[in-house]
Amino acid sequence: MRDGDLDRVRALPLFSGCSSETFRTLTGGAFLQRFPSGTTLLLEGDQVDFLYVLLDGIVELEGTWNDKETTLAVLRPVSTFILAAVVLEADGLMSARTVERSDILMLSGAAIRRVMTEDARFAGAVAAEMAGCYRGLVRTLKNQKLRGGLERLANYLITQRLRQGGEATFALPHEKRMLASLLGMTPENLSRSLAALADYGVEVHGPNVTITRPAVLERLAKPDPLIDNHQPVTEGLTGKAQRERWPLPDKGVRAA
Amino acid sequence: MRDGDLDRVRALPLFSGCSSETFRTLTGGAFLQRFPSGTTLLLEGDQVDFLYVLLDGIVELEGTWNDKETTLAVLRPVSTFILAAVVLEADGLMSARTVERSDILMLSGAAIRRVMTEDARFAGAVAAEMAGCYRGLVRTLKNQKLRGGLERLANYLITQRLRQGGEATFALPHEKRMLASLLGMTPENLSRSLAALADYGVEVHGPNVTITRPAVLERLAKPDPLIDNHQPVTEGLTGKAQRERWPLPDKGVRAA
DNA sequence: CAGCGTGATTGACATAGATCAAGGCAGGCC
DNA sequence: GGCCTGCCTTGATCTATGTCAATCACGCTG
Repeated sequence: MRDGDLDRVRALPLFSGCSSETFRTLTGGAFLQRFPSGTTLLLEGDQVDFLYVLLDGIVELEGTWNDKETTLAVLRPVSTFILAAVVLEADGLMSARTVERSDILMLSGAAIRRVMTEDARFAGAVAAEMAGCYRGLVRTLKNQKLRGGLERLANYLITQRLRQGGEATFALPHEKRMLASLLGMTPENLSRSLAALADYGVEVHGPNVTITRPAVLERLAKPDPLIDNHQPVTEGLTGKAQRERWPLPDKGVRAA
Repeated sequence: MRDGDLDRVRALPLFSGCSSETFRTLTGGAFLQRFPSGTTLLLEGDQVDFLYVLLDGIVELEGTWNDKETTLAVLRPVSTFILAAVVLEADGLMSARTVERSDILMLSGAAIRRVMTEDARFAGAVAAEMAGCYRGLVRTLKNQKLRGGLERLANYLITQRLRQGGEATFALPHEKRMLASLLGMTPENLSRSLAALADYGVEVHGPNVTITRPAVLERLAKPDPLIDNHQPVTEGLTGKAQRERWPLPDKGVRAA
């Protein structure tokens, strides 16, 4: 493992507060592995023995029932995943699959649980991370239950634009079929919805999207801070918990 | 506050592991309040200053967007709620409303955050509770995205029957309109779906439901342990985390 | 360069679910 | 008892979304 990798893990909010000893215990028995695209890392229902940390590449989390499958999340570096199953020593509720070649660090779940009982700061960080993930899911569920497909798409585009720097033109970060699944619609419907958004100033050329009249699109999308997390992506602000801490409650935690 | 109330709080998995000192700190500044039916305890977007513990009554958690609202959960005693917002010191993402007269204990959020940094066992319990809540939401989201309305209803009935002891006849625990919202459908549609389930051996008389041919209903519902938590309700097993720890990973934690 | 495979698009159609509009049933109240 | 008021139900209709099928566009490979 390269030194830089460990540093990047250390910088995660999940680990940045814990003691050096805790960190050494956790990473001592860990191993870094490179997986090709399309590898299933974990099948839903499997026992979970490791906390995974995505250092490079893309990972999709998906759920299945009755021969149907749906994308629950698409992760980019640096992200941890299946923390909940590790904490509870339970089976995973979703499958994890690499979407492209990925470097993944695997930390012993048993070690994590043990260390949590000894290092209050680490346990607190785990709690905060879980809370952030929880709130992300609450947003997702509200998005799913309260909005129609076109509205979900419109809001997705608005969010993407902000996350990618706010330019009028940006690229969709995944294949459209996966985006469709993430948004809870069929690829056919996503196609049609994208076409329908032409009326609202959205131009699509392959993976590139241009929002020509943001105000018009917003009038359709009605974005809401209680559903959409419009926090811009800042360097080194990768934890799910951090993304929920915005705007910050006036504590000067934000770098000045 | 009656002594018994404190004991019931202490027995929650969230608190059962923490030190007496921690528990005293938390409950010292707490207060117990009785709210009439229909009281809004918390509006989505509000700052959250307290961790709420429902001791008696029923509380509904709901989300709103664009003049539509949806029920995200219905809580019964003894349950904690809005823990995630407390941990992250963030605004609540859902509203909380009493469905009937309820006794609710309110614990200072600041105290909880402080104590988490000192008592690793408590911080660990918070992490476990959040992980349980998270997994509950993953189940809900899969249920919502992968199943149709009729299937959601069928599975709901199967789960209810098990939770209420497994008898063929049981009562729906809420008003039907709320159940509809929880299941992500309109009241009209719930009515029709219940009628449609007659073909699968479901008889409905007001709030009472009888499942005459469980096997037939299951063939429609296709329940799945990765979506439906069929854990029977045991006395004193109230935490969201505990409900996710089932079947237990062979640790003898379960009472013999 | 031709052929192939994958993903995206488009159209025609089927279905699930929402909406609108009437009733019906039960409990509470005067 | 009669009359409300909610809640539930039922029917008719409309809309959104899924499904099936055909075609297209692209990149890759032989």
